[in-house]
Order: sequence, then structure tokens, then C-alpha cells
Amino acid sequence: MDFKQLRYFLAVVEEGSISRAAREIPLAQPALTRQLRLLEESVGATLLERSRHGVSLTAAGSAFHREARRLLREFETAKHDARRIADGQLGQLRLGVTVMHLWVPQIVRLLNQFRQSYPDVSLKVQSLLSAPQVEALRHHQLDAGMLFFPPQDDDQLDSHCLYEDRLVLVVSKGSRLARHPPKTLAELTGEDFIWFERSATPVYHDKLIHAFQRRGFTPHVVQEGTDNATMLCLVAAGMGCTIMPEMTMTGAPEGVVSIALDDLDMVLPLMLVWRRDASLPAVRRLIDVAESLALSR
Amino acid sequence: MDFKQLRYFLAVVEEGSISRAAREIPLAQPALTRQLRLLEESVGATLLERSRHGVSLTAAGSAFHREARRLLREFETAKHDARRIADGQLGQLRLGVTVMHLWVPQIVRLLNQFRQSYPDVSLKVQSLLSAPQVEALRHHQLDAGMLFFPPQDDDQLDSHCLYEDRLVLVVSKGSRLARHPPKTLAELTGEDFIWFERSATPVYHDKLIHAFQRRGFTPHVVQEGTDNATMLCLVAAGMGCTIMPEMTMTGAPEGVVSIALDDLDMVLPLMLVWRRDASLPAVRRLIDVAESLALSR
DNA sequence: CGGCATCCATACAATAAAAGCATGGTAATA
DNA sequence: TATTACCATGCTTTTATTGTATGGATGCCG
Repeated sequence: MDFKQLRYFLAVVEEGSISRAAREIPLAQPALTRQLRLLEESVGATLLERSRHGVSLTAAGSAFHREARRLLREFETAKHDARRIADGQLGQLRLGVTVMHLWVPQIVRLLNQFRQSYPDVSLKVQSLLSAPQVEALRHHQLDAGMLFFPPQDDDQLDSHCLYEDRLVLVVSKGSRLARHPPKTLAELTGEDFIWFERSATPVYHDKLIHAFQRRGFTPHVVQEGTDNATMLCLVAAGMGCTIMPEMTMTGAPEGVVSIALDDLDMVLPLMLVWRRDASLPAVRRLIDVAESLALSR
Repeated sequence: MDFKQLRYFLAVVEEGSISRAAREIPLAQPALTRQLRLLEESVGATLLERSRHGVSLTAAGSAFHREARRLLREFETAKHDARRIADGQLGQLRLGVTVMHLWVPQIVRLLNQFRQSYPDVSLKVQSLLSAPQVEALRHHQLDAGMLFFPPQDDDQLDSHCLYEDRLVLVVSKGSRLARHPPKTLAELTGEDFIWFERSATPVYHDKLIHAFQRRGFTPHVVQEGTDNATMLCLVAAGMGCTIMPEMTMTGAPEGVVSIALDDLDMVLPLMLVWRRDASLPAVRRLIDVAESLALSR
């Protein structure tokens, strides 16, 4: 049983005649007659009333005709949609983003650009820290993630650097450090620091600590936080100073000031990460948009 | 492009393996591999991710799989429905009935029996006089009709007698005729008659007049009416007497009495009429029900 | 009234499509 | 390292579909 037979049937109904439909298709009339008979046999009902001046629909044929037309239309739609999904133009894309970056203009611009270029791909953005994103990617719960420090040389995951951020010192507006901006880490000896809790982002935390220790500097931590918004508020409240990726300063509260330090040159790459098997074509499109925007500082 | 390919695809998805699906179908594995490839070509997208331990759906394949399953299910439904329509078990039946008979218990019983036996055939009952029903039948605006005096030896229409009614004299309850019931038409000479307007039901009217004249009786008509309910009310109001099919007395108002006359023996057959081509199978079912109930007096 | 054109149906030959068979490559497993 | 299960490919056989020729029936028009 064949879609072809349905198409033949529609043509015959439209023409009101087997012969004329056969000329239109084109097909030899006996072949068409035969296919109609096969269709009727497979349906188990007479669909066409044969007469001298052509054929007309029976009641059953009329109902079947409506259904056949709908089925063919929907089949074409299904094929078209499958093509669009395979091309990354349609579907759903589950994207992980760290809270920290949801506010960053570059990321917002990227997401907006993607939405505009691929309006039929519905972006499901989830705010997750880096490590959970990696896990979710591996378990096919995310299709792409924006995170720091993806696993190196992973056989499943592939990544692309979206943006290379640098770190800045953040102090409260009225503080002594704001009035006399330091130039080096060494000048921060003895200052109170608000620091990321290690458990939240262990890789970031360890890399930062390591970078500082290489400069012979160990911060005096008076408070720990799990997200940058909270931490910036603590800084604004005068609890101490902190180190932040520069990007995240965009949404910072009023009472804080960022200061670039000469020897704080650690590069913090924000990576777009996805499964190497490229299981979801829309991910490729996201990578394309990211590359075309070239968010590099 | 083939429904068969869709079924193959579903089997493969269900089994998660081309080889296993091939064994299930059953089909040689290379044949299945080839049909899948053809399907993918026709869709224009890769639907299955081939690997060592079987196949899995791509994003496009997953969406297409849902659609394919739906399409196949709906195709089966369409076939099934067509069969049921062809068998008269499903669809719509437009039935004409004269107002006069809508109230008659025999007819009500017939319609109820039909509804019960064929609950999926929706009866669209239209109240029409006999002549308009014949016209509507010819123009395919009705599928069947219940009426008096269908055209004889019609090449389009066929008919079946539902019920042979007889005529009765109807008088008002308190009248002289009610107190001293006449036995023959001759006794009605000089009585005031309420009569059917000829234009409403010319055939019935003419036959009735003709039957009376054969008995040498000509009614003295004081009032004409187009429907029996009105006419019975006029009788009840004492305007005169009338002649009615006995059947229609069921719904008659309180103030009337019917009297059988010995020489008023004209038979009034209520006919079920339909197009001979039996274009609508449900009509055959209606005829069956009518015959099985055998409404004959 | 009788050719003529136009339907749809049938029979049979030609062609195209699908299936089967044999085989190969590859990766996981024991 | 041999085995097994998987999918892919080449070739042959079988099946399905189409085309050609033809027939019967009916309506049209000279």
C-alpha cells in the first residue's frame, strides 16, 4: 500500500475521470485503473462509482478522499520538518549557561542573534554551574553549554572558545582601595577577601588559587559565596574585596568599582561545549553564530 | 515512497537494530538496510544513527518517527472508516419525513430502532411534504424520504411500503356526527368539510377527491389547511369535519373523534423512498430496519 | 441510424522495483 | 585471537508496476 496510490486517487478525483487523470500524471490508463482497484481492495470498500462519463466518489470514497489529502499533506510536512531539524533550523536546543553569564551583554547578544537567525529553534536555557553542565551534556540532558574549563581532550565533548575574559579586582566605592587603586597583587596583602566557595566551582576556584600562589600571594578570605551577584553585594556592603571575571561586572550593583591589576593576567576562557557526535544539528548552528559574532574581547 | 517503508522504519526504531527488525518483519537484513536508505533519501535527512550495537534515532528521526506512527495509525483509521461507511455503519443520512408522520409512533419506533442499531450514522431528519422530498431526493439533497405516492416506475427512485394507512372521518367531540356516527360517505352530504389545500399536497388531494367522486360524493369545503395539526384544531373548534389518515390521529387534540366509514376504503401507503443507485449504503440499512420492524398494520 | 469519440476493463508483454543471497568490514566480547 | 553481532555492498532472482493492444458500452453528431 502506497502513497503513490493515494496520489493517483487524488488525481482521479480531481479530474473526475481515470483516463484524464492518467494523461495528467502521466500514466497509462490501465495502470491507473489497476492501481485504483488495488487501493480499493486494500481499503476494503468501493471508493469510486464508475460510469460512462467518468468516475464519481461514493460516500466512503468521499470521506477517504478527505483523509488521503490530509495524510499526504501531513506526510510532506513531516518530511520537511525532518529536513529542517537535520539542518538545525527547527527543534529544541537545551543550553546550559552559568548564572554568572546570563547577564553578560556578549552572551545576551549571542542568544538574541541565534533566536533571530533560527526562530524555529526553541532555546531552553538552563542556568547551571560548569561542572553540572558537563555532566548534563554527557547524559544527553543538555545539548550545549557555556562554561569555564571544560575537560581537556575529552573523547565525547568538543568545545569552542567564545570569549577570553580577564580577572579584575572589585572593591567597594568608598573604600581606601578605591581611592588609591593598587597595581599589583602584592599590594593586597592583608586585605579582606570575599571568595568563591570551592564546592560550587572547584576548577575555577583551584585555578584562581593556583594563579595567585604562583605570584606568591595568598588572599585572606573572610567570607565565601556561591554566586557572583551575592558576592558583589557583599563587596558593596564593605565586607571586603574580591576577584571577578571582568564580564560579570556589567550587572554589578552601584557601590562597587573594578580595578585592573598588572600582574593579574590569568585568562578565563568562556567555552561553548557540546557533544562531539553533533547529535543535535541546531548545536552546529549555535556554534556558527558564535563564530560569526566573534565575541573575542 | 511507501507506507511499507514507514512500517519498516517503525520496526527498526522499536527493535533498535536493523538486523533484529529484519528478523521480526521478516525480511533479509540488506533489503531493510536499503529501504531505510531509500526512506532517508526521500525524506532528505538522516533519520538513524548507525553504530556497532544497532541504530538510534537522530533528532530528525525522532520527530519523523512520531509523525510516521501517527500517519500510519490515521491511515488505518481512514481505511476502517471508509469500510464502515461503505457498509452503512458510519456517516450521515439525510431523511425526509412529512410533518404529519413525525409524531406517528410507528415512525418514531423505526427511527429509534435505526439509531440504536447504527449509532454512528447521524440521522438528519428534515420535515418536508411529499413532493419536495421527491425533488430533494433527485437533487441528492436527501438520501431517503418517507412520503405518500412516490412517482411510479421511476428510473431513479425506488421505494418500499412502510405502512398502509386508511382514512377516517374526524369530527368534533360534541357534534351531532359524534353522537350519531355515520356509516357511509353518503350520510355526510351537506356537512361542512375542512380540506387539505391542493397546492400543499396535490397528489394526495387529487387521489382523495377522485376516490370520493367515485362514490358519488362531493364534499362541501368551508375551509382549507396546509397541515393536519391546524386542520384538526379547526375540527376541534367546530368549524366542520375532515378526512385524515388514521395514523396521524395519535397526536390529535382533545376535542376530536375519529370515525371509520364502511365505504371509505382508500388505502394510503406510506412509502420509504430512495435513489435506486443506492448511493448511500446507510439507506440500505434503513430499509433493512424498516423491513425487520414490519410496520404493516 | 451508424460511424466516431470517449469512457472503463482486461490480457499479456516489458520494465522497474524490491527482496534474497553471499560477502565484507568493524568493533565489542570472551 | 577467535567469535559474534552489527551494518554495508554487489549481484541475482523474484515480485510489482507499467505499457500496449484490445474489447465492450454509451453518448454525440452528421
